[in-house]
Amino acid sequence: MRMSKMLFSTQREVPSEAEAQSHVLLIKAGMIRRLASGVYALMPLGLRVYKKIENIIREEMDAADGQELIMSAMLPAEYYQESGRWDVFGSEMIKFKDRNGRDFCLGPTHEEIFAHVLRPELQSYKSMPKTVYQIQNKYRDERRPRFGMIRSREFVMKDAYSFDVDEAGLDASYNAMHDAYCKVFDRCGLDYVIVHADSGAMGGSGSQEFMVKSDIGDDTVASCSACGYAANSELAPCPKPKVDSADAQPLLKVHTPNVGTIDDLTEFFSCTPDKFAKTLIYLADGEVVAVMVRGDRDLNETKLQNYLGCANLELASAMDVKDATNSEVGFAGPIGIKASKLIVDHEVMSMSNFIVGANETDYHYSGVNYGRDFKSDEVADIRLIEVGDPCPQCGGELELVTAIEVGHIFKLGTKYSEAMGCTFLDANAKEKPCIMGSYGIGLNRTMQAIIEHSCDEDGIIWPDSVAPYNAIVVPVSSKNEEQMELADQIYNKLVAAGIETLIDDRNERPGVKFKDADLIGIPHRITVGRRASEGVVEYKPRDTGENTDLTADDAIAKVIATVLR
RNA sequence: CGGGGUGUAGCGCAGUUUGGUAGCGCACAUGGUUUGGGACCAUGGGGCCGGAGGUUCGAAUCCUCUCACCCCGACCA
Repeated sequence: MRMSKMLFSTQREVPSEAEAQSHVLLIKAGMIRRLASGVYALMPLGLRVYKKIENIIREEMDAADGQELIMSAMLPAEYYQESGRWDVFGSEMIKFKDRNGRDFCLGPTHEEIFAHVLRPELQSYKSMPKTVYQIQNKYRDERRPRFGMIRSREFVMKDAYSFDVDEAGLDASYNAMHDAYCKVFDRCGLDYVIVHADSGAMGGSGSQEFMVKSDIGDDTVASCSACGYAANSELAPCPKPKVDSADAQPLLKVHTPNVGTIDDLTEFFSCTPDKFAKTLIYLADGEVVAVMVRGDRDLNETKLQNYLGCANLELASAMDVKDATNSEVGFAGPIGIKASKLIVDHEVMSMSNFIVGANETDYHYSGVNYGRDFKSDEVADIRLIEVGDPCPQCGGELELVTAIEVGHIFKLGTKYSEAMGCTFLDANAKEKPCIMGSYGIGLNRTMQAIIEHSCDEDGIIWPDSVAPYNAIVVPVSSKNEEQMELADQIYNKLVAAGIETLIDDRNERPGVKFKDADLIGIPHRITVGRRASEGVVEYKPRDTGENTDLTADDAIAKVIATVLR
């Protein structure tokens, strides 16, 4: 491509809309444009990168016997109503009516639709296993879109679905996808970790996420360098602590006027927050439940939700808290609480002589002991893992880092096939639901995640596998005929060899050309300058930046050898 | 959804306190001088100052209401 003819423009100033480095670079390089919050246009250069990623995914999915098809993004409500997710997604789903008043949505994920469409295709066990996939736009009206394409409201997802006759089949399909994902992300040049994940609202029995460590990630990964354990922090189990065997003190009701928060309490009792147990009031599918964790811990809502098996979990309103505790907010405790359930984190059982709210405004109990002063049948691991907690696998030291989820694979089981009536007849002519798996990769997010780990102060450093063009030929002066002629020759030879190549034939100063080439991240640069008359050019790879003088033919050979490696 | 902030040319910003002809830099156009890491000079085009109401002789500026966007948190297959 001749750059004089290309639609592209780079920006010198940092756009105010962007905060994250990868987002800033995408905008400065002119690869994306924002149309609305969380809605982006891909400009020609950006689209080329996106297409590279798409093709890598397509190749690996096909290699794993996946078959591509495409569903509509506009979908009638009934399928999601059948599975119940029309309501579960709530306002995150973009809903609208057609001219006849029939409900539609823009698909946020397609388990229901695939189960529905595949139903007539999978009537016999002989027709399985099958894995199908699509690469298609998804729509989620996120409350807070963030960091450009890391969390956007419209994005492209490769979503695959497997259908098997039994668990062993599912395991095989799942493992095939797992391996294919590794190949995809390896080829994209991503440094990723695979972690145990929550299967959450998707239902199902097992799940792993492909994570790219980054400050702008929304997830936290707990990992252990000693044994290689890695899990999403929302899933990582917390250790069952040893029982504190201090002598039991008497239960004491203490007047604590206006002392409602943990900070207030530590000051009032002049002790550390681990001497308290806090009681939180939640609404689980509308039912009031009380939850206890140690004062310095955070509740893990994912664990709690999984424990309760509820669809909706939210902190109760101040009014509900007052109802449950007969007091102002800040004095909730286990003794005499009005809740349908009291769920106690297993760490609380091991504490002794601790402090809790008294369910009476301006009063707390001290000297509280589990078993003597209150009891619950529901003791579980429901707190968030923290730095300092031991590795659940080997007891070693855990590290917590934020990460971007670029891929997620699920063993779904029969949740959606049952809901959608996606059944088959087995060898005994018995009707059974298909066993499903679902597998997603966020393409735009992957594209941006690559930049997070591959850029410098000058711009993006694309790996060859996804670069919009692999090589750029830069004649230092476009008015110098000798330079232009040699540059043209090199360009033509590279193109003939199948290398996607740019030639910067713009009438710009060399500084501008170099800056642009670096910013848009072309992996290989050949500069035609001073020594053009001798047939000597410079070869400079974007990643190391090492400049080498070579003859034109050697430079061409070098680029071809590296790119087609 | 809570907290904080911002809307003025394609991009980045000043001007708003104290109402009085809408500015600067980048980008863009033309001419000239330049040409190995974002050149310089000159000239020029481009604005419903986010929108709607109001106050006023007069509003980017003051008041009311809205909308949009960003950041932190909460939430999220």
